[in-house]
Amino acid sequence: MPELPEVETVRRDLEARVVGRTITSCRVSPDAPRLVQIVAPAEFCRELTGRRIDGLRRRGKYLIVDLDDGRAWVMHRRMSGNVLYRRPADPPDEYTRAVFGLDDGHELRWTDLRKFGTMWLVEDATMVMEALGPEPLDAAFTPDVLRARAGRRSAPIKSVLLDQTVLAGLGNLYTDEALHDAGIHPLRPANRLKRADFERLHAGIVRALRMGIDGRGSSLGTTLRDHINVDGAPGSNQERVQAYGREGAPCYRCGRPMRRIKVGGRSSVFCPGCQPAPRGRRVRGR
DNA sequence: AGAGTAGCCTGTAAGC
DNA sequence: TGCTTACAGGCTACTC
Repeated sequence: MPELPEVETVRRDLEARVVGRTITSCRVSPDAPRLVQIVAPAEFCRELTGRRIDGLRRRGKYLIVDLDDGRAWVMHRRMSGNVLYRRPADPPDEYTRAVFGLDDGHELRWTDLRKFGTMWLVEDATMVMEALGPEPLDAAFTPDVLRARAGRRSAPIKSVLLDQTVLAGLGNLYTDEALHDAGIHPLRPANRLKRADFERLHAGIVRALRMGIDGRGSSLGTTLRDHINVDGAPGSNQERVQAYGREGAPCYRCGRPMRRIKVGGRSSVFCPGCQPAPRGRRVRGR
């Protein structure tokens, strides 16, 4: 699923291709009624057409296209949204929900099997992402910052890491990777973690995200790829994932079989050897 | 206020 | 074989 590394990979690829280009056409499929937020697709397209792309940014899992009139075209891929850089004559892409023509003869295709993806055209990108927590790859994100933002919550650390207002950009895959790297059980209440735990967790988060970007994202599924890059090719990070999706397989560190549990309704894979279960709170009576 | 969960959506895989 | 059900998950809206 698209998380920070998958969005960042697409941002970098797009930056190299579309900065300076002008949007010459816009079409949103009627079978994607929730794609465009706030205004009707017709108005969205009218406002977007003719704008030049000045830059590409990312904030958490949001992709931000800065336009020449100062406004921002913001996209969120959610579960299955992808942005493809194609030519009109290229073979059609399945689940294409919107197409944006460019003045270099290419077009951007928005594909989205599950139709959870959303986009906005706003005066200021921060309008749609006010509550987001810090960027995990910024120098300002330190173990102390993580501890200050997460350390008072009683919910399982896994759930807290998925809360985008605590930290921006982690999803189910990289959360499992970070917790495994840090040797922390997903069910441990965040407010029971020690300072040393937050230091290892911080390192695990940064390491997992950097590796994901280095591998051009994680593409899971065989026939159905949830993440593909702008050229339609999958990433390779799925090949070196340590925890996510490895239920029953041996832990790369200690060899014990990985286990899967539900945490906050989300599937979570961990190693019972490397990630010790939280010591049960009071054992009822003596 | 924080924690927990249903619902959005579709294709795949498991179960009967 | 063919149908039904569960599952995947980012995020919002909702309840407790």
